[in-house]
Amino acid sequence: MTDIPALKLKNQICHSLYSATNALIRAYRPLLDQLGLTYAQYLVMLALWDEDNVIIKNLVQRTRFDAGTLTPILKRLESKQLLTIAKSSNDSRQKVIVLTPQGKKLAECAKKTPDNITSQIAMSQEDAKQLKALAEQLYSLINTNLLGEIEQG
Amino acid sequence: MTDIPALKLKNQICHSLYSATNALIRAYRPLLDQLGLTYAQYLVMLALWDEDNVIIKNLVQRTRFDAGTLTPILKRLESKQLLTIAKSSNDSRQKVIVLTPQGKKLAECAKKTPDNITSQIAMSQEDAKQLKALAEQLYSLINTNLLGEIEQG
DNA sequence: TGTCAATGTTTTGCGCGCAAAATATTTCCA
DNA sequence: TGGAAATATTTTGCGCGCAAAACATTGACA
Repeated sequence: MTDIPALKLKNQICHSLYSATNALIRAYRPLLDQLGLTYAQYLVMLALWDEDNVIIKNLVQRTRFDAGTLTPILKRLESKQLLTIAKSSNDSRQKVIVLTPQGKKLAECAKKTPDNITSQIAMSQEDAKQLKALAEQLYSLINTNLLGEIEQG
Repeated sequence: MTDIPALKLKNQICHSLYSATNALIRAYRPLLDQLGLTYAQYLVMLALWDEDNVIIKNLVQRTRFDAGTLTPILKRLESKQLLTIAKSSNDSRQKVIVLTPQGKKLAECAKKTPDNITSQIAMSQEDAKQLKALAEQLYSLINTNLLGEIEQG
C-alpha cells in the first residue's frame, strides 16, 4: 500500500513497546488476582510498601501516575481496607495515605510475585536489565525534552 | 518499610516499561490531534495503510489488539469516514475493512509523524533500535511461555 | 439432515489514563 | 487585612484494554 517505510507498523518502536507492556500486564493478572489487586493498584501498593504515611502528591511523583488516575485507585484500595485516606493536620489541602495492618501484611503475600513473573517469562537478566535502563532513558528523555518545549512556548 | 529488594518499586521493570509507554503515548498526543486520531486509532490506521481490504481477525493479529477493543475503535474510524466495515460475501461471519479515499489520503498527513516524534525525543538510533528489539523479545517470550502453560493445563 | 462444535465478531462491565475544569485551602503581598 | 495567585486534590468525560458472555454463521460428521 503506502510504501513509506517510516509509516510501516513493523518499524514503530511505539507499537513494540505498547504491545509488550500490555502483554506484561496480562501476564501479571493471574498472579495479582491472588492478591486481589489490579496492575495499577499493585504499583501503588509497591510504592506504599516502600514508604507510606505520605501525601498524594508524593505518590504521584513516585508512581508517575496522574493525580486524576490516582484518586479512584486510592479509594478502591481504601474500600479493600488496605489503607486509610485522611486530611493532613498541617495543611488540609493535603491527604495523608497510611497503610492499614492488612495493607502491610499483604506485602508478605506479594513477596514472591516478582520472582514468579521473571521465572515465567524467562528473559535473561542482562536483557531485562537493559530493557529497564532503556525504558527509563526513554521516560527521562520525554520528560525533559518535551517539558522544555512547553517552557519555550 | 518492607526491605524486600524484589518488592521495591525502583527495581520493577514493569514500572519502567509502563511509565515509559504512557509517557510516549502522551508525547504522541499533540501530533495525533492534528490528524484527529487517538494513539490506538493511529496504530490501527498504520496497519491499514500497510494493507487494507482485510477482515478484523487479520487486524487483531497485526495490531495485537484484543478483538473487543478493536470493534469500537473501528466504529469510530468509520464514523470519521476513514474506512468502511462490510460483511464478507464469502463468509458472513467476517467483516471486511476497507479504507476510504479520505482514509488513504490521511497517510500523506501522517507521513512526518514518526520523524517528528523521534526528533523530539532524541534517543540515539542504536538505543531506540535495541529498545524495540528488547520489547519485541519480551512480547514473544510472554506469548510463547505463558501460552505453553495454558496448554499444559 | 440435524445437531453440535468451531469460528468471527460484538457486547458487557469494570478499571484505568488523562486533559480540562472544578473545588478547597493556603500563601503571597499590596 | 483582603484578594489574587498558587497548591493539592477531585470530578468529568471520553477512549481504551480485556475477560467473559452473547450472538451469528459456518463446518463437521454421525
